[in-house]
Amino acid sequence: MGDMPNAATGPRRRADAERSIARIVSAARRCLSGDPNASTDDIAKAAGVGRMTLYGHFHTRADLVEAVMVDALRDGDEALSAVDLTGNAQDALDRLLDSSWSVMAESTALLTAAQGTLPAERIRQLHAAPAQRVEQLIRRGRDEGSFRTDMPITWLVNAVQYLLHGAAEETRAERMRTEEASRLITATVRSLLAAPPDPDGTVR
Amino acid sequence: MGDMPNAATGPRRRADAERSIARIVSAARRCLSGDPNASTDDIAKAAGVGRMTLYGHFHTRADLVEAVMVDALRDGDEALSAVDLTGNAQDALDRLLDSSWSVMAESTALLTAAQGTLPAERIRQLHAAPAQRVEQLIRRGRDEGSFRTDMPITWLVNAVQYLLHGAAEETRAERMRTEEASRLITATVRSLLAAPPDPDGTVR
DNA sequence: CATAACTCGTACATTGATGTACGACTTCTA
DNA sequence: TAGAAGTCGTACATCAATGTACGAGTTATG
Repeated sequence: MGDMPNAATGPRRRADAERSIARIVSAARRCLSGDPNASTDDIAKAAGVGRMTLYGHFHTRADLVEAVMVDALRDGDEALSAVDLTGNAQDALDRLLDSSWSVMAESTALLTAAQGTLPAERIRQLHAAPAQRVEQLIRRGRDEGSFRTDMPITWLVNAVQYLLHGAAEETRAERMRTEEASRLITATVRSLLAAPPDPDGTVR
Repeated sequence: MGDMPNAATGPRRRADAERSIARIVSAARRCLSGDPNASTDDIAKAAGVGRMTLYGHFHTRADLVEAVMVDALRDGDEALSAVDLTGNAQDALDRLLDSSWSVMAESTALLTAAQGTLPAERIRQLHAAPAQRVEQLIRRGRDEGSFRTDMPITWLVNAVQYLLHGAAEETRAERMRTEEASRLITATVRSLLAAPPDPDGTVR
């Protein structure tokens, strides 16, 4: 499963094809971000390419969705890797959220598309890298004593993710402006992760 | 749209039919909670009823989904209405979450089913009642001074909802046990809504 | 008990998307 | 510039689900 579009595969592809693939993936990303159920036909059209060309590169729709997810998450992880995570963990987190926010916001629909076609486990794998970054930061914040320690990290990471997702959804539905969402998300996550101010005995 | 299965409609239906409808809705609820894409055929079978009978009562699949949502949300709201919301808002909230948690947990898939078939606006309407309850409680907590006031209530309500959704998802995927989820959810929401302990000037 | 309401099987029309087959035409690339 | 690689249209084969049509058999209910 998944033949040609692997970066690791020998580059026995014509420059031509390379370009087509890029256009297709990018178009797919656009389409699926708008409508999780966009058909291969829609996507091909949006890419300015025949449907057959598309199937020449991606044997199945799932293959395509997977490629798109990989692409989007690579972008995301790239954006995250550019964030300065040194210094005060609280502030670092703010910066991190600011960056992930935009990527996240435009990929909500994409995610649900993936959930419809890819096995849940695969999706998890793909998210591993970015999740890792968040997790590490939280861990550091804990060591610094500025983040709470009374809940498993896994849950905290997930909670942050779900909140981001929610904010993205609200934005998409135009019940919130993007700037407002950004503000609320950081404030919310901040108080979610903050060490409880109440050190009365519950040190466990 | 939506003919027969209205409680308000004159009861010109045979007891027989009434029973069938009940069985169908209940079966649909079970099926859709397991698989958001369950077909009308699956549902009819699960209800121990012919597919045609089903279509006799619900002209379209959407009609059925809608009925199921109404049913589930009525149940939910009923459960909530039984919760004692007097006294300390923090504690009341804990109780409220405890109750909504179980309903929520079993209806996650159902929600995504609805999102696939019903217009977003309709879903919102249906959720209005339970959302109202949460909102009122939050409002009271604010007046008491125990809940934060630096974010719009709408956002807080939504945030809580998304967190619940997330916890439900984690449970479904068996990455968390139900009891643990329950504990984490209350703790998380508690610190999300709590008034910031840091009243240094930012009174606005 | 008579009739209207309900059940439900089989069969079919429809729709919408996926994926395949074939073949002619174009464009890289060696 | 020859031939391999890629493009892409038309057409077709599936497939799965939705919803309709017809009609014979059941069962509530007045």
